[in-house]
Amino acid sequence: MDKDFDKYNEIAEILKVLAHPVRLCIVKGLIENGECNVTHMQSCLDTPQSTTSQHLQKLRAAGIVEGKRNGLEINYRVCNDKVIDIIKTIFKDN
Amino acid sequence: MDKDFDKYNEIAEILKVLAHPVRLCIVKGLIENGECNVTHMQSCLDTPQSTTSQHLQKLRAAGIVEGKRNGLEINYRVCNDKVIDIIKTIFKDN
DNA sequence: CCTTTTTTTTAGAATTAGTTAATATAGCGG
DNA sequence: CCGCTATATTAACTAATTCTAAAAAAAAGG
Repeated sequence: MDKDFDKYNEIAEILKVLAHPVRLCIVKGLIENGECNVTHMQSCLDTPQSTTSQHLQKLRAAGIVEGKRNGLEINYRVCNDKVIDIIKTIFKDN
Repeated sequence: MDKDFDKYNEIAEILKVLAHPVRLCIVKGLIENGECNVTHMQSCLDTPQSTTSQHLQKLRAAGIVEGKRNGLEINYRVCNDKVIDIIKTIFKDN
């Protein structure tokens, strides 16, 4: 029954990354408002810049967001359709 | 923008509990096959009894599953519609 | 090349989560 | 009441996460 063990692991990894209030807020915000740079995110998040950046790194490493540099800024967006689907389900009736 | 801070926390708590391969397997199995007792779960899970029981306790504490005693056994089932919805979305196309 | 701005990386402390063996509890059949 | 089976709880240890401050890197402008 656990030949899907890798599958469970893979999904658990994604969920683990989503399972943090700040990262949830980042991902939900990006889905709803499109691209956003780090400085602007911070103004909504009330965490120090370094903390925000580390959350973004986790999201990047998990293949959930990606950033594109534009001059000094880096604009992030959600690049994972499954995650978009999951987040929409989670926040469906709020 | 973070007057929903409690909401993010609440959802993160649920996701944190789901974000473990063994617990994912338990929840998905319960959703697909209905009720199940602990001994039977273990036979599918390849973890010691105590480990399984502790995962179940986390799921119980989070309001995701509930158990009903039937003689010596305790039969668990998923009692959280939102979680059912999320899990179905996660495993949609597999 | 110096400075400023934006973002990332590193390092360390504090907290939280996961695993396991051992012990406890609950219900049943004699 | 005893022994048996199913499940839960505790205690101890290890591993992983989170947070923050400080330092580094990358791009732009003068």
